Amino acid sequence: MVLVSAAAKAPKLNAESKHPDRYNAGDAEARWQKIWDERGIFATKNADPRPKYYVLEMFPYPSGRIHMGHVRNYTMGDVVARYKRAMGLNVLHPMGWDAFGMPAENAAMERKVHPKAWTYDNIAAMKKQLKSMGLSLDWSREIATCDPAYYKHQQKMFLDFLGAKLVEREKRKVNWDPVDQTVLANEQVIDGRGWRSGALVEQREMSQWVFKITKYSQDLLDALDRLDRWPEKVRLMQKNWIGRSEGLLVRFALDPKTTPQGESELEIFTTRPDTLFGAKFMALAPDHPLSLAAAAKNPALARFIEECRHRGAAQAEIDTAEKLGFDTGIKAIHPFDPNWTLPVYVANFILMEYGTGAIFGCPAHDQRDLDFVNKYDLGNVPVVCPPGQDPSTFVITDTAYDGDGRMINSRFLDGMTIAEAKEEVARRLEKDSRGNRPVAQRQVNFRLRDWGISRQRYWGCPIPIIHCEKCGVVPVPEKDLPVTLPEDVSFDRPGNPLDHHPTWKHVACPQCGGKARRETDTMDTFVDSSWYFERFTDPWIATAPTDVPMVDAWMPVDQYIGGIEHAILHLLYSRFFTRAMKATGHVGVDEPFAGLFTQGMVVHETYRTESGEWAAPAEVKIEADGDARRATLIATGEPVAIGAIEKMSKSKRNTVDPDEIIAAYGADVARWFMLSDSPPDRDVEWTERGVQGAWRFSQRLWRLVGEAAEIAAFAPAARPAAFSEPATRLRKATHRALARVSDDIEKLHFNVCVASIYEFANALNDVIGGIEEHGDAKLTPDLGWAMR
RNA sequence: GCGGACGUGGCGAAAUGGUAGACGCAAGGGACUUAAAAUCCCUCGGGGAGAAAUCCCUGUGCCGGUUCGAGUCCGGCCGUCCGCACCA
Repeated sequence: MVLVSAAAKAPKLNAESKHPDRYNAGDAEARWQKIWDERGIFATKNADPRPKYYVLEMFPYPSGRIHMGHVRNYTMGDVVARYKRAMGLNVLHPMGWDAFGMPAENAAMERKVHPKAWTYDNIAAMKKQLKSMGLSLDWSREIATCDPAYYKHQQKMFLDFLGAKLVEREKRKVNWDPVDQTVLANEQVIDGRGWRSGALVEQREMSQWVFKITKYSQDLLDALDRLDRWPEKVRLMQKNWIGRSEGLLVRFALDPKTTPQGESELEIFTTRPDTLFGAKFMALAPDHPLSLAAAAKNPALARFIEECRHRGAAQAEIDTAEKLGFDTGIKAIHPFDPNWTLPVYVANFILMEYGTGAIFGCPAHDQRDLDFVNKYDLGNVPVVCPPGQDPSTFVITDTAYDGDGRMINSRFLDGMTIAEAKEEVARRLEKDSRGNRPVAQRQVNFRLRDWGISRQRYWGCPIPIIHCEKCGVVPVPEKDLPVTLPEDVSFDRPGNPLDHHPTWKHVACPQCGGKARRETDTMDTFVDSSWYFERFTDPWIATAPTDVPMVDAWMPVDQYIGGIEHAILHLLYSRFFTRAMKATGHVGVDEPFAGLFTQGMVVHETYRTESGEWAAPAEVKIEADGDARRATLIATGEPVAIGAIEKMSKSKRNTVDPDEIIAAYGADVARWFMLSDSPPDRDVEWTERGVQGAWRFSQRLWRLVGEAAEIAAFAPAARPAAFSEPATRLRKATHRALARVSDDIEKLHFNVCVASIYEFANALNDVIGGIEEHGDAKLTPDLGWAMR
């Protein structure tokens, strides 16, 4: 297939065009970029009396090439940065590299290049591309997370967090790939198999380092209300992710005749204590201690639990999984009636990680519980009667009722509202006690789990810990930081190269001097990106990136811009990390990002040949065919089907290379088009027609400004007493454009800014056109003055 | 299942509760040109009246409501998209 570059399809311009009436973006942009570079005019000083403004776009992973999403993201940030600078603020607009991660290791395995060499080559290539975009970035503060000068601080913070009990070691169930010998994230498990190796994934208990993000659950939730310059959508997503719910912990006594040795009660968590008189069964998570105790004497139950464990994490399986239970034979005693017993099941849909890993089931008012009792024929009793319904005829069959109403069939609760009943149950059970402890206590539960950061990978920040046979877990002394990655590693066998390294992990224990072993796990790369915005503020970063503490003067980031895909993990981790940094004296603020903006994706049509292969936009020629459009392959003339407009992706080959666009049209045109048309938080469709329209406008504007300058040359030095009619019109248009553009940049409505500038150009064109029509008669000094 | 957002011309879209469709793309017509490209000018939601300037009716997914006035606010449907999801 012949690749036809965008340059070949574009109108003849730039280097090819020496036409005096044309703006040559290639020459002009290169000239200005060189001057900006030489004079270092975007380098920001910390010592500056002007008010600060910190604008930041999410830093890129150095994949090697920038894509249109980067162009859109960094153009938005750049417009804000230039605007705020023009408004007289001291603007910090830095750039760095999220440089650790798996792709570097994959490249090492596939192409025998060292991850470090691969990463730094990519950084060099992408930096060149970003520079060609004409971004007003302070490159003197550039950082790469794989630089020991960067991760040294991260290791220090890890140790400080450890001291503050914000890092702990915990046994956790993880997805283990037995072929690649590594832990996999849930997203890397596809249909129960490792995404690379295809091996059946096992659930393994492993010791992991975890960040105690749950210590801040309530605070992370409460503070969301104060982030008034964040999109509502992101705040909601985080709120749901943290998942707070209020309820009651209730201890059910177990009938000793039916219960294994050593177990006398079962604690459950419920948000519906009001429905306690509708209880029909109890259910345990398969890995609940009571399940395991019961299974010890019951091989069939043990088999059932084993089957539950093999159920994968894959979404499709969870969606379709049948609710299955196994009756343990154990009976639980109702907290309000010693003669009322409930069967205790082990059920595949109960999660050990949430609440206590055990529930009571009230089928009439919970759909899942209802499905369960209908399967096992346990029946149901409605206890909440909807308003206007006769309680004596209210029956539940297939659909649980979870609405409002009054209590029925519930003894002393009858007639109460749900809220009253919840309160009454809590009050009574709190007063009841068994074995010196109340039968129930109120509890707030969160869905949020602690953040496991251990990864069995080479290309990440080493965890600064030494394991000693005698002393146990020993932190690396501060004077020995950074713990740097060894460079002589090999990727020719599965597993973590740090683990296979002949010498690196063997060290003397810092405490006893005896034989010890380094932690060979590295940190999740989300750790690297959870504080990089703080690192940019270091006053000495350009000259001496060493031990100087960072300053708060720049924080928080005033405007952060990036993709919605980071709405939860990156942004939540960063919010946690900043709190942990504050707790350990690294920074003085809680919230890292005062303003957040999430931009939409860049999308493009897809093209498919008759044989079903994807074709790239650069390979396809589009022609008008009446109202329709017809596409053919440039190389062969073969017809191509125009398909859905989708996110630019390598797999569908519907990408457009920023380099080619910039070479063909210039960076300003690419940037202009990226901000035109669609609101910035929505998806924008990249089209050939659209970018050509932007290019035409750049030419038109250049011509208009040139003509206006000629007219302006007629202006006398002193301002005339009154402006003539066209001059007044022009003056109005100018001020209107200034006001609207300023206003809309503040609101980040870049598409409306673009429209305002089109309007201004139209007004300028009208005035100039009017002059040309009437010859020089109207070319008054007034107008010349206005043009100036 | 839970939560949320959105629905305006052929298309992308504008519009502090106050002249709906700014601006751009596409389309059509015209000027320039031997011709084309480029450029410039005009038209462009639907329907109707007029020779024309212009005017009238209608129109923001559907049904109601609040208001002097609703694309915008409220309630209910329909549709599309997104996030979370066995969370007790």
